[in-house]
Amino acid sequence: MRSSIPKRMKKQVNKPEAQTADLFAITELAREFGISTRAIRFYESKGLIFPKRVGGTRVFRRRDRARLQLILRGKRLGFSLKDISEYLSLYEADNSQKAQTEMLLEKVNSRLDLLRSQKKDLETTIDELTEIKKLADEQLSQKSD
Amino acid sequence: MRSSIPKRMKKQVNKPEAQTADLFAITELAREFGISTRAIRFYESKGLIFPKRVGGTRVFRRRDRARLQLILRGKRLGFSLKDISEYLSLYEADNSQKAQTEMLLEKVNSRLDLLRSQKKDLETTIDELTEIKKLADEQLSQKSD
DNA sequence: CGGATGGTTGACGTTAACGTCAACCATGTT
DNA sequence: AACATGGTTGACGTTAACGTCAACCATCCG
Repeated sequence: MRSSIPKRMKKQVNKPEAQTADLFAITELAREFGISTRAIRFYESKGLIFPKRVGGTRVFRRRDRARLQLILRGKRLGFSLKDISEYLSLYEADNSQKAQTEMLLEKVNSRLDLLRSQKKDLETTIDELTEIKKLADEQLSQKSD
Repeated sequence: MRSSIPKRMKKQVNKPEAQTADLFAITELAREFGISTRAIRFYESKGLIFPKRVGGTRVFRRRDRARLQLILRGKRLGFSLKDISEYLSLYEADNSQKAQTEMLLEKVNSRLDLLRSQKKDLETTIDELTEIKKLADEQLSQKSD
């Protein structure tokens, strides 16, 4: 932190970030979401996201960023990238043809079934842990003060 | 299906299964839960279960079976075996000493936080899919009959 | 001009969670 | 006695989801 040289007011010449707030670099997103750039590239290689390219460089728009968020949420829920890929496709469905819409509806329904049963599992797990917590709490308040 | 030979009433001589309904063989459990025996042995090798041994053969009691169920539920929720291992330890806690109970309580609480945030994620996912479903439903009922 | 910075594509390494043999043993049935 | 059945322990193979590293390119900056 040398402060002898006359500072030209924070320098701030050409920071590549925060240009438009509509476009993002790969490292920006990586930092924002706490993942590696490698992971992001990997998701692209698996067809989960398709950012624009400027020259060779990836440029992420808001929708690319949004998809990335969906991916990470899916991961937190324990889904595989393959699962997540199918899940993402439900968001960009083609409603122009009846058959397509019916297909979509079926997929959405079966996915909802899965999620609801997962929710059941989650709730009973929470209940059980809450019970354990209760017992521990009692144990502490009862015996020694 | 040769039925010419006199059948001795279903044979039923010495089926090793369903002896006590309190003890189970590895293949029984594997079939019951739709997993492989290899998986079960793997869980044991990782210290998640410890069935008794009769000679070399594994014998599962009801509590071993119960633990196995907990493991599988954990897997459905997307947890790693390591996570599940820690989770299982919460069930067999030692409440004899205050310090131990306090430790347990902290672990239970942080685990509960995690589960609750996962539940949030799950609910918003369900909501979003429900919305998609609604749109698809409307699309179908509206246009073509 | 010479770094420093940030991006790129391979390509190989790694960890988790098993699958898949092979080789073996014990027991009951034919 | 011979075999079918069900169990055991290695040991190696496999897939997913990245980590890590090398070699390279473009740009900015003092």
